[in-house]
Amino acid sequence: MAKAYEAQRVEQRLYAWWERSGFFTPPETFDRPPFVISMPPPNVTGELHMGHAMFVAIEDVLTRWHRMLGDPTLWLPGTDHAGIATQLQVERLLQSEGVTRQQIGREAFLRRTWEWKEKYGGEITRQLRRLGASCDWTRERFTLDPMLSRAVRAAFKRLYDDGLIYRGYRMVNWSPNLQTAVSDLEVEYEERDVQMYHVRYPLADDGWHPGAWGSGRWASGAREFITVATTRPETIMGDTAVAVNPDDPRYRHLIGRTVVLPAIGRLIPIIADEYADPQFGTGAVKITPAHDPNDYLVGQRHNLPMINIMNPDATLNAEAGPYAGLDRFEARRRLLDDLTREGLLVEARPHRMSVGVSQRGGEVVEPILSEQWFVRAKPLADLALAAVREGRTRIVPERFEKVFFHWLENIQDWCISRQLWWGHRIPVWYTPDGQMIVPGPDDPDPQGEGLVQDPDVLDTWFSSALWPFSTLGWPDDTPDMRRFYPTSVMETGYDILFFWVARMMMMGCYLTGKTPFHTVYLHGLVRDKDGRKMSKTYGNVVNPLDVIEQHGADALRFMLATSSSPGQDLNLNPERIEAARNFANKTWNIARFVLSKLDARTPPGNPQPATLADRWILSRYHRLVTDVDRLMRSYNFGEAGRSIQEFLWSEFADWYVEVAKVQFEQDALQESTRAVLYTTLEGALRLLHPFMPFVTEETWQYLVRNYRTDATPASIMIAPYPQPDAAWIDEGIEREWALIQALITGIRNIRTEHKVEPARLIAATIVAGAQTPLIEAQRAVIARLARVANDQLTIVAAIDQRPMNAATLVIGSIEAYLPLAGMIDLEAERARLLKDLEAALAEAARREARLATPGFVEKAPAAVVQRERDGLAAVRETIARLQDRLAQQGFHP
RNA sequence: GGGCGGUUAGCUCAGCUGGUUAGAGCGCCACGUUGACAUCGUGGAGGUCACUGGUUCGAGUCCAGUAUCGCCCA
Repeated sequence: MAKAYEAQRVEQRLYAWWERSGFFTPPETFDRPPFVISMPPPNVTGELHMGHAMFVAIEDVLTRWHRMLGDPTLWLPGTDHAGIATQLQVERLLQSEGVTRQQIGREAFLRRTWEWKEKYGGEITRQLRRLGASCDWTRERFTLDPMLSRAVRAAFKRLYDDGLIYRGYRMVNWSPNLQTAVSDLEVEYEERDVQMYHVRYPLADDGWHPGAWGSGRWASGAREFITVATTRPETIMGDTAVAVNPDDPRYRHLIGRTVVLPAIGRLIPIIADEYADPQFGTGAVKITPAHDPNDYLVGQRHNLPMINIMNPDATLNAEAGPYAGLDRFEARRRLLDDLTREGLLVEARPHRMSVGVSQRGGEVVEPILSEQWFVRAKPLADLALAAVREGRTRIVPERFEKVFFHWLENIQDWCISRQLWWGHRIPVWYTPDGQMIVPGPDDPDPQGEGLVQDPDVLDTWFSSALWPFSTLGWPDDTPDMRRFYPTSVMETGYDILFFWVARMMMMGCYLTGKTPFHTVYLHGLVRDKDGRKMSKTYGNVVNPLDVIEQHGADALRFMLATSSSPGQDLNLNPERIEAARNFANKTWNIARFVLSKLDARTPPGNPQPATLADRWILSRYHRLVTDVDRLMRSYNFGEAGRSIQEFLWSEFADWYVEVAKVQFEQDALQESTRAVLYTTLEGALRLLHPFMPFVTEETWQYLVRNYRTDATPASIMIAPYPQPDAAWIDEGIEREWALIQALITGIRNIRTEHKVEPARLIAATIVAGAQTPLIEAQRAVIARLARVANDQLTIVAAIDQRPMNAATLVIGSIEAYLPLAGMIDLEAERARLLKDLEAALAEAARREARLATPGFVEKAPAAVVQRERDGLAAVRETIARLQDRLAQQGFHP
């Protein structure tokens, strides 16, 4: 074995072997409930980022843990076609060739996109393998696979027939860059400083007719005006009313009058509607029903015409009169110039407002009226709500349930059509007379004179919403559906709770009649060191593959799994990756030591503990198993991982391994020591395996190599996970060992304080009273670990005359004297004893105060009170002995 | 405007059902190449647990409020 763990030489070899051996695939038949996770499918042409590493770290912990628990375990992987993202990539490629998708046409474009997918589609799954993901690649799925496409058709058909999918001319968010509708969720809101313009609209009047627009005399002669406030003057061309509040005395007399729309000259009414807020702007608001969601509602209430003034690319259309053909922002500038010239622009004042921008492109989205397909969300949302309310699905951490409820309770219909080419084409055909034909999943595509299929595709999240069951063969009653559905845990980031989790719940509950998973576990987002979101624009992206190359996948995974708590964001700190790497190396070296002490004859059976240290480490190990079991079951993976690290490093390596070196010097202890080292390490490796699969597998293979029987599993990943066994936990033993540790640490401390060279052996006298047999039994251990010369270590129950010129250590009723011949600095020793005394006195005071607090003795649990009393007795003992010693040496506080 | 989360050592974070002296890693100080490991060891320094009030025998932990940073929703 190499002196240091070299992840690069281990990981890919082991992974290939695991995969080849079929360890990732669940058994064909089983008779206990399986454990199933649907992997959140990454974008098929995407590349690995920390979000992926995060979900792999946690899902693989769950998966490997359950597999080792003996559960039939399926972690089903796959990729998503990611409509917009993938289409954009291919469009960029075409752009470099100097053509557009429109030029090459739909068929050719799709062909190119499939080629792109074939070329780059394997990359992300190769990268997931580098992380060690133990998912079942034999069941890998892609959202555009025939099987999943069939599920999409089946779902669409079912929802359409049930009246839950409809086509409508409604207000949607339009992305001018992408030239497609997007859902409400795909719009983000940004606070921006904009201008609020006050514009005068002249009232129609028999004695006045507008002049030529732009002449500067358009409004000359107009006698009355109403001033509206707007941040979007270019939409004036789509106005079909001006609204005022019915209770606003300033405008009450104008209700029912007519105004002449600037630029266009259209006559539009002044209407009364509560929507107009007297406090906001001028109190009069222009109504553009085709370009604002609120105005749309006003328009519906008042039966106003809805005039669309915009083309799909956000240039203005013929309805915009003089501004037709201009880009929306250019049109705004020109119009403002013209309004100024006509004397209609009263003022422009700065205004802060939130602007909707496209999640993908970042450009300002346009609310427009458009013919789109929608899912009627309310009935589906009610099912998902009920599932969580009734506890059929539990969300971890629980606080996200509130967020989930709030969103679903206020849900709006979901726009599912996208004006894209890459995706599931909407399975609807139109007849020449406008009838719609929606074929079932197994029906052939409708053929016939004049039949045309809807040109749009479905929102990618529509197919993702079916993922937990479409991947298992739904709508058919397949063996996988029967065995693995519903799934167990949906593990993903809280950022897609609405996008994905809620929609899977909605679709799953409706289409399969079952909640698709019993638990939703949401992890936090990985941010950079300073808590900023990782993004290419900031240049703060850390590539997981670079981390793996440098420190190994185990280090990355362990860091991700243990650096945070559920649902909490994680600021990625390179030092923590190194720390995890160091832990992998520590584990490796512990194994190296243990291996060097084993021989082929040592039976790995139940250890027969022969010493206090043996019993102690076994007790601690079983306590760890108990803790890890509890923590894992409550989804506290981070705490579980940290506990295992703490055990291996601070207890097993720092103490037991050092004691073992002493025990090996006694022939009688060799066999038991070997057995304890072996069983404890082997068990700890199994505990750690879900977190650090590679280093544990590699060391475990070395460890079991000489002891294999027919019953030995081929791999640690299919070995049983350690189970709690309270019989091994012994508090008395742990207390006794803690005393030995305190003694050793105390002596080491005195050595350092008195600047004794580490190599030098010293003498010591330990006065141990009733503890003499315990201490005597640990003579060799104390001598070695505290670096006391064995033949100069005196252990007695009592002593007539305490050594002078010796440093003193007091632990409860035990005293230790270190006659550091000639090295004792009396003043330093006095200071040290006084410091110890001070601390002991403070502790005694604290405990006395607590015991004296009214009600404490009566109300606190007996065990707590007893602990206080025992602690007080011990510290009083320490105080007495320290005072004795100080007096004896002529020191007086 | 509504909701949620964070605020604990110089830094990054744990602290599960309230119960000894609040922990880890990194960093810092001192010493150290003893046959597992310098990706290490030994010892040490370092915290009014944001603030105010409350509940309780007992609060970092529960409750209310305040401040501040961040996120989600409208």
